[in-house]
Amino acid sequence: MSNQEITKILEEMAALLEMQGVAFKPRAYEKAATGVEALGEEVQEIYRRGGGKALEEIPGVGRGIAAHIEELLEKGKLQEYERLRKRVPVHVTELMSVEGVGPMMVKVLWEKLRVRTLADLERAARAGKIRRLPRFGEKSEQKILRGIAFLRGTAGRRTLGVALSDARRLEAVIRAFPEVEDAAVAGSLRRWKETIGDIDVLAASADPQKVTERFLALPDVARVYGTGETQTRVRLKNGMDADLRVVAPQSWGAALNYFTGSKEHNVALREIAVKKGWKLNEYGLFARSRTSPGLSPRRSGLQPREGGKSDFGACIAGRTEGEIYKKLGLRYIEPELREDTGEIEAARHDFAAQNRGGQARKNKLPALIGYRDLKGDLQVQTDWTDGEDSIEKMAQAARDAGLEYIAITDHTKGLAMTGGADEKKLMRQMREIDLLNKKFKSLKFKILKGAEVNIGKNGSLDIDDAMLARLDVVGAAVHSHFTLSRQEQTARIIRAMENPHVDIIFHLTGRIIAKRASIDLDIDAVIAAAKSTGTVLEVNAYPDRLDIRDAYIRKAVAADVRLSIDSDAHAAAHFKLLEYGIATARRGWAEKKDVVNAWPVDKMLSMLK
DNA sequence: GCCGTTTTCGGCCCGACTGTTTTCAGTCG
Repeated sequence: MSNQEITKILEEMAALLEMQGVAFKPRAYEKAATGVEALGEEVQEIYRRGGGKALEEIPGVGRGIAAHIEELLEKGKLQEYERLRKRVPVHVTELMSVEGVGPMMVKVLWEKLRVRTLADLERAARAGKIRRLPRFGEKSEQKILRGIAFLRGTAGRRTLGVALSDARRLEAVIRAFPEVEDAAVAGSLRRWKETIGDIDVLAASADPQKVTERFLALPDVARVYGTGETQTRVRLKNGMDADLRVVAPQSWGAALNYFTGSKEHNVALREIAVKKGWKLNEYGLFARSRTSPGLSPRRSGLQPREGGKSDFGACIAGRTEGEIYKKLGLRYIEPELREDTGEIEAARHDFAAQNRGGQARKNKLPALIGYRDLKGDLQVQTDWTDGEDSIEKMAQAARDAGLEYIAITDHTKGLAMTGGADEKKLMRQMREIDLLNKKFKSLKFKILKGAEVNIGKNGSLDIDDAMLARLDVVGAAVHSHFTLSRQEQTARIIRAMENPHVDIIFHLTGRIIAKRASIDLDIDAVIAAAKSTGTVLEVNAYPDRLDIRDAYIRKAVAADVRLSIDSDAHAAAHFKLLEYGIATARRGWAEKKDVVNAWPVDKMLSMLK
């Protein structure tokens, strides 16, 4: 059973328990689902290695849920889940994917109207049956119909690359509003997550109403889901949803932190605040007043619409994110790390150590590689194969992008469709590179000779060793046989790494986000082989690949395996894609020292085989 | 059901918005 399937069942468990009115358990199951989803490894594998005890190491999974997962893996089903489903035998996930429909609605719809599927829901809504239910009305019914239409249309998350340029444009437009002091893209985009659900933009302004009006008047806005004093949700004409929040400038840092997430990171921060007797929300960090300790504004009956500040004392921090982390006793945590996967513990240790004089420890926050740290690019295609531009033009573009060197890594003959090079063609290309290097010498830019050789079904390469030995940079990659067994794929990759000339494995898992699954690999075995053979693992920056992914990068970094961050450029304009690769490496806790092409060319070359 | 720099028991994040209601439940992020 795959992680995805387990995640779905845990999420359904949460919803089913919620319907029964069970307290706290739903949150526990949701947390466990998030924990499983974020894993860089198959649960099946963890279980095979360490049994039920190892499952408890998964974040959010304790004894109870570990036993459930074990049952799922052993028997393929879960008795407790089947039992709950008998009481409300509906397609929970499907129904809840409709905007505005949650567990309680699903329950009522089942009990009163016998709604089981999306089709049932649509029929009931069209027949006008939903508006007659208690606490439903005509608007709820219309909203459900709109939600279903949306789902049938362009449902699902977009890849990072598709969302980011639109988000940046929107940010610039909003920042230019006269009432706006500052604006920023927040949410999963600011964390550079590989897929994005919607665009979150935050604005600081003393006149939120005016800002909201201007936002709603933008030509990009196709539909308004809802709008209030501080928060507006719309559908854009490009098919994405956007969420604008407007806060006062003194709350900028708190709001930015809150709307950047992740949700799990935020919850953890708030729990730290609570333990210190404070409260953290999107307006700031506040001390609780003595008059109504522990009561939420709503329960205490004090004007709930005043931003929740009414029964709390002075604001301790909020203008910047930095001061909030500091007050909470944490070192500043970069957005890419905010997933509650150990960064908070590390930040606490760092902060404590700083106050003790800063001795070195394990478990500390990484000094992340910076967005300007790359000196070279080790995967570049040209018009010698399937690239658009000449070697010279690519070199010029790389230099313009601030790089000091590139490796030309055109495809080899195994990829006949790209006009892949054989040994002879590679020799010709090497001679041309020699000529061009004379030209570029005065510009302090170097073109390296390389290739993207093809890994065959059994791990063999399509270029002979004598030729590979003459190249500066040899990348090897899988381009076919994507459906071999885990054992075969793993053996194939390891055999390629054992070749003394293979420096880098390009886009290891071969995935195309939202299109093609990764090849089935024993990632730990591959990382161990990379370490023992001195092979570099690429972080392919192409936004549809981001391969290896963040969780694998983190494993590689922990195992002291070197990485390269490459654009896989097929045109001069593609060097700007490197930022996606850097961001993904940062999400994997990579430092400059882990990334070979962040080093000067001579040092980099001396590190390769 | 999970978890631990107050805890192995007793807590568990917080607010905005909507729709249907005269004070709040549900959903969302």
